[in-house]
Amino acid sequence: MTPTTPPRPTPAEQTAPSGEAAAPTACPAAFAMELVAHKWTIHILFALHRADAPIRFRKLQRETAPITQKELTKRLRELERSGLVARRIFAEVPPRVEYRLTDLGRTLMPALVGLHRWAEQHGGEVVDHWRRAERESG
Amino acid sequence: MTPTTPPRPTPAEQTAPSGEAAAPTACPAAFAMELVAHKWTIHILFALHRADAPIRFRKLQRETAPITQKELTKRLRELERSGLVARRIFAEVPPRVEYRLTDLGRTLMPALVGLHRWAEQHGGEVVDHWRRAERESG
DNA sequence: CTGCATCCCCTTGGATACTG
DNA sequence: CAGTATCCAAGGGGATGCAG
Repeated sequence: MTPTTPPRPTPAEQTAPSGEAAAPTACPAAFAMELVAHKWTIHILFALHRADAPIRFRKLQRETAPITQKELTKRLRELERSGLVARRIFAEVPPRVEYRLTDLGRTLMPALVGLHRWAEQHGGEVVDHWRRAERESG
Repeated sequence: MTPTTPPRPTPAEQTAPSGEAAAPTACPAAFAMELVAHKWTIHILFALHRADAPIRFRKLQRETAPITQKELTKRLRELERSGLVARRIFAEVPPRVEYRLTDLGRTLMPALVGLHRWAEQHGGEVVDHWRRAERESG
């Protein structure tokens, strides 16, 4: 028997679902930050930035490896919906779909490049600290 | 036929677990990026930046709401281990633990501020695009 | 042949209760 | 007050099937 009466504490009451944000209820800036502060989003945007030209899905996936197609699709939809990325479909055989940064998307790049620079400059220190802590604490 | 033979494709073989990166195998820069490109990490670092002084756990949680204690603890340990955040424990009652940015952590802030500025300047556009797509596609 | 949706499963993150 | 342990829903990875 299942007299369980599932506790069901507070099922679903999030303010900003990171995966599929329904509607930015609060601050737009926070919404934009959440969009960008995602593991794969930055990789994708950088790949598009480096390409500096329309790039096909498959190629994009290789550039952002080891991302999965599922995740890449998801994030591209999200970015497209946010106006940072544009998708162009060619009605031809074999099918071709190209992605590119929009003007709005390009405005993001300086900040992302800054982040990337920091990572390149201080990544070594971070890893060093990490390894040291690993040695000390076990 | 016994369809048993569970497909069992490739159970667990990840290269870079984002949650608890064991050891930065590849590029340190990539490791640092993954560390920063996390939903809560940026919020936490900004809170520490704004405080500009040692801040207690509870206070930090309020500043980074609606983060959970579990997540805050996890990310703080990660940041501490990476050398971006320092933790100081006071052996007193009631217990007190203070967190602060390290010098290394401060080097990150300019880049993060840049990101934040972008979010404040263009967050409106992002939300606008989002809403428009929502209206057009259903 | 390319891109996307679906399935299953494991990991991550949120919420609560409890201990030092 | 700080932190851990536990339960549970959701997110993300892998493989496959399908549509254009």
